[in-house]
Amino acid sequence: MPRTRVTLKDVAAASGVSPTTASFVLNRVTGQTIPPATQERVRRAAAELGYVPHGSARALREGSSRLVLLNAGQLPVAGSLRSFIDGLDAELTGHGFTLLVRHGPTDPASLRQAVQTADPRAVIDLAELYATPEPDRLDGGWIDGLAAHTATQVDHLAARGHTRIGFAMPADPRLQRIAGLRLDQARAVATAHGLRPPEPFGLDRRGAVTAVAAFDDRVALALLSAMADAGLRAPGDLAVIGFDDTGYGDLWRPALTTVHIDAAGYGRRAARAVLGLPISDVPPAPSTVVVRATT
Amino acid sequence: MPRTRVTLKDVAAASGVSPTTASFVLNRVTGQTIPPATQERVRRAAAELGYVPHGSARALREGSSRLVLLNAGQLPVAGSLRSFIDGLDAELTGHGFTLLVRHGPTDPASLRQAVQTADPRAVIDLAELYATPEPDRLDGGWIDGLAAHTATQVDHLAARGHTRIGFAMPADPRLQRIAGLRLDQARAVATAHGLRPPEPFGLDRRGAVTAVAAFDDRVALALLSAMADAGLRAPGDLAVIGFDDTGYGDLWRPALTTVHIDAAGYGRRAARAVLGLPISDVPPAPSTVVVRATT
DNA sequence: GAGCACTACTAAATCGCTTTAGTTGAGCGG
DNA sequence: CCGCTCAACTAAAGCGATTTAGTAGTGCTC
Repeated sequence: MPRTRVTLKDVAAASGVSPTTASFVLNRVTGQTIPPATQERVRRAAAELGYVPHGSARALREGSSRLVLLNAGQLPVAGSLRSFIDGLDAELTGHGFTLLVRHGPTDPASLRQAVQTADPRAVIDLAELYATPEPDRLDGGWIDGLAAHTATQVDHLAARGHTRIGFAMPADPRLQRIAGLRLDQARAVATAHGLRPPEPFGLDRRGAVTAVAAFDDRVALALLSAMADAGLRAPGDLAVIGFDDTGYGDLWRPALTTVHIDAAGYGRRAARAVLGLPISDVPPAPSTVVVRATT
Repeated sequence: MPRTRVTLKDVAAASGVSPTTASFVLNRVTGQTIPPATQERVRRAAAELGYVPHGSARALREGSSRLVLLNAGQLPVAGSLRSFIDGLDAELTGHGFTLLVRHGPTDPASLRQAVQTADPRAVIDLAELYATPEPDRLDGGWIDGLAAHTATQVDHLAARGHTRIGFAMPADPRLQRIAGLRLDQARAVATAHGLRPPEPFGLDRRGAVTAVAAFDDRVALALLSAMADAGLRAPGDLAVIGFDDTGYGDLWRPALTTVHIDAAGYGRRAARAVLGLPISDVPPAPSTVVVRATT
């Protein structure tokens, strides 16, 4: 089978109009007067032939494709990144765009190659954002929102009566920048509560604090297992709260208390920002504490 | 800033040749005699102007782009999928192609839209593959390889002296097909060992078996926590082995024994299959048991 | 019955690249 | 010095869409 492409020209020929008219009909171009009968004919032909516009041709003509590229680097797709992606995808799809994600090396040359061959309308660079967090990027307020979620985390500990709080940092060097940001946020929140600002926590420094806020669930879980090895148990010996509910926390015993972030709203906002639409229509959902057994 | 695109024409003009020649040089077209001096001039100009070929234009002309699309549906990117993607990406990059991943709804219409706007050279549909596993798809032998990895898992239990083995299934309905395949494979392996074929395991059916092979680490961890709630401990009361080392298993106590699958080889093979290259050059790595504390 | 507005269309340019089918001129054997 | 080959290039077509700048034709007014 030659498996040949159905083009606009084919649709035009089949419905007895010019490609111009067919294009007008299929794209619902305003300011054109085309009688319903003709429109119907064109649409029918397109459906019957199974016409789908050729993305590359359209992209070439329009100057850029209807793709949006999310650079995720090595980040695992789970927890809030999953919902971020889902929100992004849903909103983009609703506007005729398509989300594609690049997982791979984080060097700039490699990203450039991806951008050059996919020719996307926009690029949301999460990997870069995590490496050097800055506000005002195309992330729908995701990085900015982190402050509120960190507050959710620390507030919970404070409400439980803890006054000396530590912050457990990740080991991965690529996460140091964003972890530093989170630590600063935790400090600001603690200070606002009149508490001593948290220090990076190590099990050896136990005794200095009664509770630990972790960078994420993975770090919290690692802490929990180190505690178990040392014969310590949460929350009696040390309260522990995770961050970014990955779905693994409730498999542990004691089950991990964590902060659930509904990032779908941020994803939608990022999509709207990218498309130049007003962002205020979609308020991001507040984060919530999933109270389990470790606090 | 007008941020205007640098085209081949610009490069040609800057180096005093026609676009044709510039194209020949930059694409290393064979059968053309172009003196080194000219080649040098063109390449220099391209570098200086920061020329990158326009992916859409090239795709339009060549009939398809240099993209390969991996449809991952809702699958979490962790464990072997992570290494599968890394291998795929590395091999494709080496041949001038780019891997992009679609995470999103699994309905066919949605995938079709992505394919139509990205116009990829090939599509590797992992979501479909998991829903209806079949050999001979563009997965580099990934689904076929599962049999060997399942054998690794069951062999370990048999070598430990277990003769009555259960198989823990996932709850997610989307995983039933692939889980059924895994169960069948486990049965074949057990039978080959002269053991009774495993049945789907539930904690209520404890006593019937002394060991459980889990569909994946997540299922294994869920089992471990259910056991802990019931006052049971692995491996004493029941031995448990996971599958597809997610990196969470060693945070549990007792730490989860699991099967580590180096899927990078499968990724590379999938890439080569897609590009029409011989697949035999890259043998997939055998899976290994990560022996921890639950067996 | 000229002028105008409006409907219902269409021809052709254009996006940036690759590639086929050349052209021009030098070198050389006879 | 004719004819040939070969090096060193280039003109132009064409991929499939969108969009600008039209063109016929009809109906209506003044």
